[in-house]
Amino acid sequence: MKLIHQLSKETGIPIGTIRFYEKSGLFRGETKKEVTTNKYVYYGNDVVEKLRFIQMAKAVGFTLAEIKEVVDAWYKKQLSQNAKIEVLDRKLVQIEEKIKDLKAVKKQIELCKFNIENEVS
Amino acid sequence: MKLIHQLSKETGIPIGTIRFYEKSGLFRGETKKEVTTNKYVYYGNDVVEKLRFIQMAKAVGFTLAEIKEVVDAWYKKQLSQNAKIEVLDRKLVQIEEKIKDLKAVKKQIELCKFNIENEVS
DNA sequence: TGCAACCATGCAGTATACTACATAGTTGTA
DNA sequence: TACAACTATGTAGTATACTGCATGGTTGCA
Repeated sequence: MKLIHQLSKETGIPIGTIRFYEKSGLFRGETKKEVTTNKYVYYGNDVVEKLRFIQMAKAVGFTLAEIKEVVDAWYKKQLSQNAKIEVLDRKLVQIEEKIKDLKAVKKQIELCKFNIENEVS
Repeated sequence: MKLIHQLSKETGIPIGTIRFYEKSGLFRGETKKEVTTNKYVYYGNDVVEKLRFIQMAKAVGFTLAEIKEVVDAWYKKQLSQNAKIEVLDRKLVQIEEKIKDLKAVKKQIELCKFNIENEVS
């Protein structure tokens, strides 16, 4: 169990951003009820895992709202099994599209590079 | 050569967004000098190609600034050959990272789905 | 010639995702 | 006990990427 400063150092995500994500409902830390002198929030390795997932998902163009859907399917008890599977299947379709787009972008850049290299200057 | 309305229909990108991209320097259309009664701007198939590239690059998490770098290497004469190659190589590295991230996100979602399917409810 | 459907410019407003700052309280070490 | 380094809360500001609106001009067809 770590405090926010250590969580930030471990993940490379600024404290402000972590707080913003927590407020957005992407995860939550826990306060120790036995401690009454402060309201310090502790985070487990599940949060580290979630933050890494958020980082990667953001890097490939998912919005926080889309990431929240996955995270909710991941650990929210309120959703039915079917609803969760449905969300995840939709994300997997989106991922296949992104893989296609990424390959097309790569091809285009490689072609562009080839043209530049074989140009008469 | 098409006007903005047709370009929008062909690409599915709203007119306002196309104008925003053009103002951002991602491409430019051309006015016909022989016409003096209006300032209508015409777009060729190169712009269609660029817009499709922009759509895909955006879908995989590239910002417009990053896309502009590629587009500038693509058709700007001001940049030296070496500068262009350097930009493109950096983008190819970024793409490899994104492919890795995308695969990791996919794996995580598949694992999550597996856990839900094999849970005792 | 009237009129719908298009064109351009400019500027204000919105959504998303942070980022910074002010304020105030807590903890650990010298 | 002083003080650095952390903690929390709240609010305002910023960057990016649109999105809509007002205004005014042009084109093509009945």
